[in-house]
Amino acid sequence: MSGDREAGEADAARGTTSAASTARPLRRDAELNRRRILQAGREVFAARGLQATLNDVAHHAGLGVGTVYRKFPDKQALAEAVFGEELEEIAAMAGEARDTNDAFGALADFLEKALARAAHNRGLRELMRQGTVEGAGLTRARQAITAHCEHLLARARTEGVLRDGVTEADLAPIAAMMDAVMALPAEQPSQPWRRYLVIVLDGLRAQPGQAELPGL
Amino acid sequence: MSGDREAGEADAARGTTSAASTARPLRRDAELNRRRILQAGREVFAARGLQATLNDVAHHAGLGVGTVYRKFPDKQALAEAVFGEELEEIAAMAGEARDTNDAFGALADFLEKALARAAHNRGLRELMRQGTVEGAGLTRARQAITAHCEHLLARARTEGVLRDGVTEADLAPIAAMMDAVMALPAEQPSQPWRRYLVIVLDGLRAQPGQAELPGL
DNA sequence: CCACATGTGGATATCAAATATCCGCTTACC
DNA sequence: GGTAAGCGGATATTTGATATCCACATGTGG
Repeated sequence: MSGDREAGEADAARGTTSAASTARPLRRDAELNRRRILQAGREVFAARGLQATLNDVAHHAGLGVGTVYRKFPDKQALAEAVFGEELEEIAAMAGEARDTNDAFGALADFLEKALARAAHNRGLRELMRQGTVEGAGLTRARQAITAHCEHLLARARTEGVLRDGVTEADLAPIAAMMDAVMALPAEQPSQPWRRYLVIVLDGLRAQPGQAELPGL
Repeated sequence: MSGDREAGEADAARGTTSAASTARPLRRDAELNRRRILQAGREVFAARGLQATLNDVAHHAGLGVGTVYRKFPDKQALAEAVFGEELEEIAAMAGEARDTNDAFGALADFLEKALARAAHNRGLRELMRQGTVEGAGLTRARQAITAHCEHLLARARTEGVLRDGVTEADLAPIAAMMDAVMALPAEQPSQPWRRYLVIVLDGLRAQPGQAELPGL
């Protein structure tokens, strides 16, 4: 938590680049409220998904709607700020996995960790599903994740553990599949997606006499 | 508002096979229109999903909205009639598979055929996803499908090809996963779900030294 | 301590989209 | 030909989210 990072965040949220730094500092209480809103956004979007209203967020933060609309012109902007951070963290996980020994295992671990996070975050899942929310930060983080995964897959292929024809392009569909399981009406507080992740990962392993994969 | 309606007249769920006893026969043109509406419903729901309006259906059938609302009190009722038939047909497929020799193969074939149908029918997919539309016909067909699949799985288990711990309860999640892939923004007119069905089915096969499945 | 720029609350106007009704007119049927 | 049955589709109704506005409160610098 450096002062640098906070300043950067504030700029990004206001949609200004650092070059156009004519921005006056916020009044102290206003800055506090800004942070409250971001936190409330994180919690509300995670719990109720992207269709939560800014009114919901405001109420959750203990503030009026007007205040929220003053800091973030619309839901897009808030979502962008909130999920930008969220995706950066996932990109960091992928980065860590990148240079672990057992590439397939590392990939499996990364997927498990990232999906566990998604499991608790309905908004994040919706974000992945339909690319409605765009923004420079999000795109950058997504690209980083993709790059790290490509690297992992290449290494797994070298190690001979990866089924023929599996590529980075398979990861989004796999995430989508796990998401679908998470969205299923849960009867108990269990985590059935872990079961299906195991099944799918086993299907991605190279096996003797295994059928050719149909094209993407 | 209390019941001044003719009882037989209001028998909206006419798709039900048995009960049409007291109903006066429809005028010839009216009966024709009824059929037109069902057909239009099938096509429109398949193409645009359940959120298509009855206005859409009416227009597609070349009829006025009023006519549609006369035959089916609301969208629920029409959807129930349309998808009742649809599900019966899938149940029939499952029934056929039931007594084929190679049980695992038969199950795989059934899934492939049923999913291929779902792939062309957005409404049907939405119906499976969120159990919003209920009705006697639907429930009955669903139960038939479940029963047939249980039978198939039991036999596959006997034959020793089925991974330990796989049950009928896994099929709905698998369908949900394939649905998720189908819902992905398609870049080409390809059928990527087939690829992932292969992967998942391979993960459901018994293999030496394979990990225990996490519970449902 | 004051003046005033900055920030706040939340009632409410606006917008959008689907649903379902109503009733004057048309058509089948006997 | 008379009458009940059926039809069309403009439109009232409902629902819910979004975003604004401005009287009032509060921090800040002098």
